[in-house]
Amino acid sequence: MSYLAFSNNIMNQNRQQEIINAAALLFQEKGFSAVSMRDLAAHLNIKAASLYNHISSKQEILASIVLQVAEEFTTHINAISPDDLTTQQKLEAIIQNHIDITIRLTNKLACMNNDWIHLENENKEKYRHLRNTYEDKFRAILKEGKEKGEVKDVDLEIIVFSFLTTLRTLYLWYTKKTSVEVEILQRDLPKTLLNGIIS
Amino acid sequence: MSYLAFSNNIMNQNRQQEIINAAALLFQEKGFSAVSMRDLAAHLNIKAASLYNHISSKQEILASIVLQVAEEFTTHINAISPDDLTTQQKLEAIIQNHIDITIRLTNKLACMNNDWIHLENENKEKYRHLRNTYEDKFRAILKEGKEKGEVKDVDLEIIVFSFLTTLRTLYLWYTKKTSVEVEILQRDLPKTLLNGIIS
DNA sequence: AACAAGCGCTAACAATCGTTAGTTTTGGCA
DNA sequence: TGCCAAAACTAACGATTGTTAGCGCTTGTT
Repeated sequence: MSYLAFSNNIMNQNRQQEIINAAALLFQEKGFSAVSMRDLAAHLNIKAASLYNHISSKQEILASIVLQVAEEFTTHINAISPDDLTTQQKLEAIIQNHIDITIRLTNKLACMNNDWIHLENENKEKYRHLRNTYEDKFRAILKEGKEKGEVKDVDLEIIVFSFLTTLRTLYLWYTKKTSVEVEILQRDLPKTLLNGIIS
Repeated sequence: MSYLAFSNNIMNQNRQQEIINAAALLFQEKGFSAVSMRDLAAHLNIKAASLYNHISSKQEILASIVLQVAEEFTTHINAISPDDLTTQQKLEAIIQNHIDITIRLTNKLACMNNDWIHLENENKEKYRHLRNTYEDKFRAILKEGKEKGEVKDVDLEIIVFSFLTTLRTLYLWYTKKTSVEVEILQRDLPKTLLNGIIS
């Protein structure tokens, strides 16, 4: 019985993840509000009502997508230890993590960026908190870099904005590219962001 | 009679622009699909049906917003003459234009970025064409800069992506800031994008 | 005073929305 | 084979969607 329950649970989780993955794809294409539960069900070859055997609401699907990605980002940046890396190395690790997540969770990342605004109540609050935590950590790394003289004397908020904007929307670029070109991205994106483009 | 028609036309155009401006604000906040005609009407203190004395459809409102901004960008970049400026000067002019449009047309710019996907048929095609024209011109400027040795040997598409992504989403940053800080943006954003941040 | 146009209104339409209730099908284990 | 639960189905709900038809008030011109 416990084995059965376990097995069923796994099945249910798999189906649930299929639904969430299909939703992420559709949300990326048309945006959360423009995707109906009937759209989503049709892409899974079932009827809308059947979705509710696996998920409890449309809002829950969105929250699960957005919060998963946001948590991955926060977890990664919190794992960067304070002392044993130069600022440049820390920033390179952050860039690399954005590239990784972009490749691994393309649809969900796009969905997080575009549709977090449609989260409700505690879900929205949770997302905002995760994002603020991430930005604060990023800011702290840059601030320390400036104090050590490793980062130029340019307005901190402008660096934060321009870095994070570029990194967060990498998925727009990635969907057009083949895997070969990912290597070019890994090589030249850090250069571009860290050292600029003017000879 | 012709004077009357002219006068009425002006009135109608003003009201139409009020509707479009209110729509741009709401579309920025909640996204095109999540804003109903009743929402929009309520913010203008009229009923939804009354909107149709001034506009012909929700789609027309979106198209008018998106295409206006896209045309402003294309017009500006096409006005940059090919020979009398260095690559750096051309890029600085482009950055400045993005800052200007961000300040002048904040809501409409946000709407263009987020909601162009909901354009239909010829409107979507028109937008895509304007955007491609803009990107091609931008690419050409960078290509010439690389050939002249004014731009570093970094993958062209990565520069295009990282520049345009940052510039297009300036409105996210601008909405938080006061006008005093715009001067800092004008001073430090070109530095950041062109010369990087590592000392 | 009569007219016309602009611009608001109410009422209604067909379609679609997220979701629930209740029923049938399916597939694996006793 | 018979059982049971997972997961599909049909039908329907109340709300909301974009939009149209038609009416009436206001305002300025003839």
